[in-house]
Amino acid sequence: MPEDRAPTRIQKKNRAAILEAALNVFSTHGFRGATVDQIATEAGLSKPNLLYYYRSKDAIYAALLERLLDTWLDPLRAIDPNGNPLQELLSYIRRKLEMSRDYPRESRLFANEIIRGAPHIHAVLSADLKSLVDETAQLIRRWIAEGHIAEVNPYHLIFSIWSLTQHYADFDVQIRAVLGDAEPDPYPGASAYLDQLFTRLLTPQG
Amino acid sequence: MPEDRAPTRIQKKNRAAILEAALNVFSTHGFRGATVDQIATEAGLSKPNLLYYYRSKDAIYAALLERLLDTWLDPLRAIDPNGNPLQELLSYIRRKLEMSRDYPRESRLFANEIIRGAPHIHAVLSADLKSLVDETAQLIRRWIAEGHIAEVNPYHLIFSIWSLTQHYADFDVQIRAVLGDAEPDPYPGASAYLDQLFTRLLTPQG
DNA sequence: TCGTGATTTGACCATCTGGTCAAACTCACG
DNA sequence: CGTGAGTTTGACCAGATGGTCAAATCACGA
Repeated sequence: MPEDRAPTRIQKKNRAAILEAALNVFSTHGFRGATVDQIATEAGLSKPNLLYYYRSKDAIYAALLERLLDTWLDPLRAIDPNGNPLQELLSYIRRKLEMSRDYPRESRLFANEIIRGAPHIHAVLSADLKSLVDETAQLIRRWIAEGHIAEVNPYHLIFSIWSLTQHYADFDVQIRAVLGDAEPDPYPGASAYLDQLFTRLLTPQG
Repeated sequence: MPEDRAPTRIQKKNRAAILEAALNVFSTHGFRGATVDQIATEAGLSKPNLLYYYRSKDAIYAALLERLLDTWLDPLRAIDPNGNPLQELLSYIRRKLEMSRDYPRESRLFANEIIRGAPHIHAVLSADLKSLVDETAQLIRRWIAEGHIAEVNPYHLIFSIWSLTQHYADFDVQIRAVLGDAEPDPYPGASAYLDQLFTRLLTPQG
């Protein structure tokens, strides 16, 4: 398949179908647990046909990760340095929680990759992600210095936001098992709780 | 191998070596990504020899999970209903964070299992874990009613403790990548941050 | 309608993997 | 030191899996 020409209609359709199927399969079985056959079947293609569009299983996985990384970090970039600090952070938290609710497969895919030591995206974490977080940490430091929010470690603040929001996607099964049938949707409670938690943490002390 | 007799010296030694090796391999590669050969080699045995002690790959995994579940939940059981509420909860958080630091492989093993939908321990979650959490939630409700701690959703409080502490084990690579070489040990900062976070959240409002 | 490049597929291959088995070896104990 | 239970292993198997390839089929612009 020519890589240099503009993609044909069929190429667009099939590549999209493959990535969608791959997201399903990789996020539930992990890289190793996923099979090319399974992805091909789910995408409505034969295995050799799938391998016509992506050279190898690795290539599918890499393409998928790359395409999702930006989307995943968009909410962090959307924080407005000139907005109301507490509101900006609370909005960020809400957006991240909504992403856990609406895109749990993406969350689990990343969780999987990172638990395994981030073999495919370690470089991106140490470079792009680090500098993005460094910038945000600087912004938070400024907000603290200006007295808009309470004094907290900005890095651990960011880690805690990631942790608490993604937990609802990654550990969904456990959460539902513990809450039982009486509370089938954990997200309203989660949203209220996280609002309360971060408001109390970040509101400057009297 | 006779299962009914008391285990011999060799059986004890080899079973222990197998579970230790299995913890290593399963926690870094997941169930599917781990191979029996790899576990056997790491345990210093041949593959058929390993399968003499555990019938199958599944059996190793099941034995490992079972042996670890209790240990993993011990800190929750250790909360003293008659202690100082805030201190009991902060101690629980510290213990959980220490477990992430000292037993990251166990944490990742569970994370892996649950991300995949907890196929092997779903029943335990819905039964034993649920009732243990229900009890603790009752205790927290009592503490709130008595005015010892602020009003929070007890279930989401517990989820947040699990999330925040286990995050440091499961996402270790990401955390170290973001913090960079300047701060090689995330745990002191994490400990201080979590203390601050939960103290502010749980201290009753004036 | 034709020709060419894009797409699809059946057949195939090498390797890996979980698991089996009979035979060989080792250990503890009488 | 002999014996039987406990332990170890090399050889092997069947199925799964990632990937290849030549040939067949399809789509579309001239």
